[in-house]
Amino acid sequence: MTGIEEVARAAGVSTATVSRALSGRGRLSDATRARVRAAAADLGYVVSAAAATLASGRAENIGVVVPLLDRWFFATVLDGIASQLAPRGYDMTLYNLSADPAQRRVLFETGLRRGRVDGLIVLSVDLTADELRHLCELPIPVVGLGVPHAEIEGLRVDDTAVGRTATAHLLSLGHRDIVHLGRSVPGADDGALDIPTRRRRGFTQAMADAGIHSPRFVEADFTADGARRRALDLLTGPARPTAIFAASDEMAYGVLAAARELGIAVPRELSVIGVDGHELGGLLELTTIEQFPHAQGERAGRAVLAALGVEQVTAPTASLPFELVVRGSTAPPA
Amino acid sequence: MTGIEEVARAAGVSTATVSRALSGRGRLSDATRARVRAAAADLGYVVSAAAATLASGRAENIGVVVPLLDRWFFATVLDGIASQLAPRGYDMTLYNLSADPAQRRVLFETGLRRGRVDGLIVLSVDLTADELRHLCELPIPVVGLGVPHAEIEGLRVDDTAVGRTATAHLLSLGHRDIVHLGRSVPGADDGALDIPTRRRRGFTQAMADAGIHSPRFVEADFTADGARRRALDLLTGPARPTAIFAASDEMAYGVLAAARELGIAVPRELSVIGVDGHELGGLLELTTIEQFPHAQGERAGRAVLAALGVEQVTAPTASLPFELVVRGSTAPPA
DNA sequence: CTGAAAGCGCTTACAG
DNA sequence: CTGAAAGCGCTTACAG
Repeated sequence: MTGIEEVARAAGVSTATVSRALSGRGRLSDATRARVRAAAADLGYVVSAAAATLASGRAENIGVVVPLLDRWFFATVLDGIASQLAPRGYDMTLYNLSADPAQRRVLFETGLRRGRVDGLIVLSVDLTADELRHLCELPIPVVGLGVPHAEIEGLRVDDTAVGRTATAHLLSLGHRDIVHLGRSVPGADDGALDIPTRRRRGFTQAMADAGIHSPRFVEADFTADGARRRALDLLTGPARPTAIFAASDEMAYGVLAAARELGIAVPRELSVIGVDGHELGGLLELTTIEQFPHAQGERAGRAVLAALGVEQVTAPTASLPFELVVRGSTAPPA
Repeated sequence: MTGIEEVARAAGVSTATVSRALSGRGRLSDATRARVRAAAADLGYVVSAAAATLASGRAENIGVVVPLLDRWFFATVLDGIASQLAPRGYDMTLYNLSADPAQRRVLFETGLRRGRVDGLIVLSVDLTADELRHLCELPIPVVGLGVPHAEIEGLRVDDTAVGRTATAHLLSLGHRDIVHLGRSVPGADDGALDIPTRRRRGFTQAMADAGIHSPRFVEADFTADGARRRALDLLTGPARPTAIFAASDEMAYGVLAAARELGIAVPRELSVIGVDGHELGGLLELTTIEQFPHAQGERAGRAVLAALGVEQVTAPTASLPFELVVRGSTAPPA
């Protein structure tokens, strides 16, 4: 490993000048800068991240806390984030939230506090009060994306509106007998409602607006297969609904699979709508609420960079956009 | 930020002892260790990553180079890697390979050489000769996963065998008119054949064994929609095949979609097989070659840790396992 | 525009 | 088992 001294010697300047030439900080004559850079390139010199971080206080690294790594949605958001960081020379280190409470504790109490990152993006994680406190005490900017807690500055889709929009679409087609497949935390107060709960609330609101009170809700996990099993029950049980609003596209796929297994024609005998804009939605003809996860990631990435002063501060963070995409899985009831 | 000095003062020891107590390195009396740890916990002290890295030469961080972040396969591998690193206290920083050659250069010439990571995992990337050289010159262990180049120590599935197995399955059902949908680099010499090319080679071999020479191959990108468009052409063109072997499950989904659009019944009129073991395969009834990407990630993670001496060296790296999973998308030809 | 020097906050031989 | 001190390799006021 060649060090900064060797470069300084080769270029005939001090190490201070090498540092300035390579980082671009501080005034320097063009000639000197060029000479130093040539020497560095020549020697194959690269600044040590650890030394530069220690000396400058800047790690040029952003942490991202994700609840799940292998979900299409999160992977896509990550891609969006990475697309903004890399061109500015920022690395991205991932903190995958484990289910193990002990490992989570270590992460929040130690891992995130080592000064490895200059900023943090937290993706739609359900946080305990303790975890939330640790996040707020971090001496770095923290940007939430889909994080329900008001304490964290964040980007958010209006998920109540998403729920309303999906439901209104089914209602406008003439459906009345609609079941919502999702998850919900009934106890939570308004401020901290998580995403699935907000979607459900939108569903309930839209149904109420149509004069339908206490509409049917079925609890399911957010996997395709979990939803498939619920749908199998639902579609073979009494009072088969004419439409199902699934809280995610992957759940909607499970519903489609169940319908196919049972020989129920979609959309003639059953309408299905999901949420997300999953990449396979077009192929499977699924009507959905697209929410542009890649763009969400880009915005979150730019938001931390802005908080660090690396990037121009963008327009105030209104609600993130979403859009009803009507495809072949919804139609008027038979 | 409380520093190591404060902890030393609080515990009535030197900073050297604090360092030893907190890192677990070097001999120390249990009493002292306990006292120091209590003081540290009390003060909320956490070791600075940059300082520790600079002083020790250990970053406790593993880099992962991925060609694509938003593909299910890679996201799942990443999850597997993370599952091995986190419990050992290692962080994971992601290097998403951009399509932009300039950005790639910066990554290989500078980014990876900053000493930010102690080891590197490289995922099935097609590397230029230059990039390969940079990787080999890195002063840290590099583990490949699906990397075709022999220069990089690596874990690999025998993709020629995968191609043969998929093809043999179709042949054994009685199909003769089989098309392989994939990608291939005809010029490459044997040593550096990439994964898609190996799969194709397996296909060609199996077909030849069945007496079918120069079997039909159609080039497609590795997306569902790209495959769908190819399949649409193929299934409406002359000499419609009775079976299609797609080089990935996502491509196979595209074929299934095309068949559905054209009213071609699967598997009665068309058999379809993919590769990967995609999470939605069960739902869509896709026959496939499962290759356990999560387990692949786990093994790669353990392999770097072993190279760093953090983990016991595991059994010699034989070929990674794969397995034919027969579901509803393949059957004898009509 | 450039340099000498202090300092970032740890770890680790070395000595006892 | 524990401490004093050097050193890891940079960056940045400060001075000129």
